[in-house]
Amino acid sequence: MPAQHKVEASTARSAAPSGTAPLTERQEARRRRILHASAQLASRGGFDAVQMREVAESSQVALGTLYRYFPSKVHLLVATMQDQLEHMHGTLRKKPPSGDTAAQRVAETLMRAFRALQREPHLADAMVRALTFADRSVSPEVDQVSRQTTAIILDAMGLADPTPEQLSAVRVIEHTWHSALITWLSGRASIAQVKIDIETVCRLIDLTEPSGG
Amino acid sequence: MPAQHKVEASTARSAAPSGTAPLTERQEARRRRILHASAQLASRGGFDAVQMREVAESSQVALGTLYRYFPSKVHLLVATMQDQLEHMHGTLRKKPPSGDTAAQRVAETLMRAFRALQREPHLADAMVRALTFADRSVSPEVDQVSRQTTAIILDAMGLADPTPEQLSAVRVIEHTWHSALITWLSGRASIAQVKIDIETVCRLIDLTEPSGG
DNA sequence: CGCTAATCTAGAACAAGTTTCAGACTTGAT
DNA sequence: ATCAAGTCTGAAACTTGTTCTAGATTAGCG
Repeated sequence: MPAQHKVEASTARSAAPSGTAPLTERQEARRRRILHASAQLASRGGFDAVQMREVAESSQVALGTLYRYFPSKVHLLVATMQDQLEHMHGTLRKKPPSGDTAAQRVAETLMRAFRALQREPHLADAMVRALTFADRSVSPEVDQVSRQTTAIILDAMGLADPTPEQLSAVRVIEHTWHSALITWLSGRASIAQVKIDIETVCRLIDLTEPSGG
Repeated sequence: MPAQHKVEASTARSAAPSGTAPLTERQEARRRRILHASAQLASRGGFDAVQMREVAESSQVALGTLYRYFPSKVHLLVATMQDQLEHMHGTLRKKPPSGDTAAQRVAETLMRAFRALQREPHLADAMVRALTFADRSVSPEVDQVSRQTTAIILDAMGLADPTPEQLSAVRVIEHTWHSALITWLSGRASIAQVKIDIETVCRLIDLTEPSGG
């Protein structure tokens, strides 16, 4: 993997919805085309099928421009994940989980998300592999994904003001979620096993919040 | 990432200690030189510093030969991890953990392993990134690493005949371990946080084995 | 409108993982 | 010792991520 991005602090006004300069309409459109092409290519063939030249061509943008918007393939795929996660959070919100305990609701939500990913396993593969392969230069973006995931889980718990203990449990759940996903994607675990492991880890929630609150 | 290994079933008699044809002495020596060079290069610069041409040169082997022994960079690094894990299991065995409960012993063991990895963070980076980036073609090797890790954890629990519930807890602990490691390696979590998360997830053990057995 | 800085494009060039090939070397069996 | 099959070597070629450059376009501004 030839990789030595020098992310210049000044020149690179990337394209994140926060912090960096606002985009013109055409730029916003380009960004959207790129993300769309990325997701589309990922949906066939997964990580390997997302080839930068193809993404550029599909989205009608020069290669150099693609790299101006997303400084590496990993950045691109992590951004794709942010995009999809946002979408998913919206979807999940519409049908809140029905379980009685927080643990049940979280497990239910995660399995629902899991089944959504199952529908596009190649896309899931590309995004998750990029996420765990990301090095320090992608930390802010990966962090953003992590925050989004945390939000989804806290939502499911129905919790606005978690204790540090609960936050640790949530982090552990996220760890398990990612890692179990990878294990499933590379064919080393069945869906049944993933389900069991998710349910197992969710029991941690009950340990920190025995009666609600 | 240029990657499309066609692992031919017949020609590739790789170099795993199991299954595949036994190696001659010189072959064993080559294999060892390669793994050594790999670990050495990884110890400086991490994943990116392990360049196949350099590994080949360092280990006095032609590039084609390197690829005959390890069909991809990821295979090589996962094998390197197997190697290091074996070593570590030996080391850990010599000083069994001292905690009273199984959970404490597992947490103690994992943190000990963690501190060992801290001493060579680049090496850890290379190995763990390879592990989570591995696709289906590396499944057998990754599975082997997973079994080895499981063995270490069960050892720490002092358990010979785990129940399915306990196995699930162990898997969740492994998930957490890998993912927390990555998070730390990419600078998104402190060691203190890792410690807390490890301790948190280890509480699952007590849930499955309340009094010891 | 006309200027200037920033952005975009096309395309070449470079880096590192992977594959291929012809020829030299080993090994194992006879 | 000799032959066939399998291995190893060195070097070139190929692929795909990434960088670079020169010129065209666009955006904001007077």
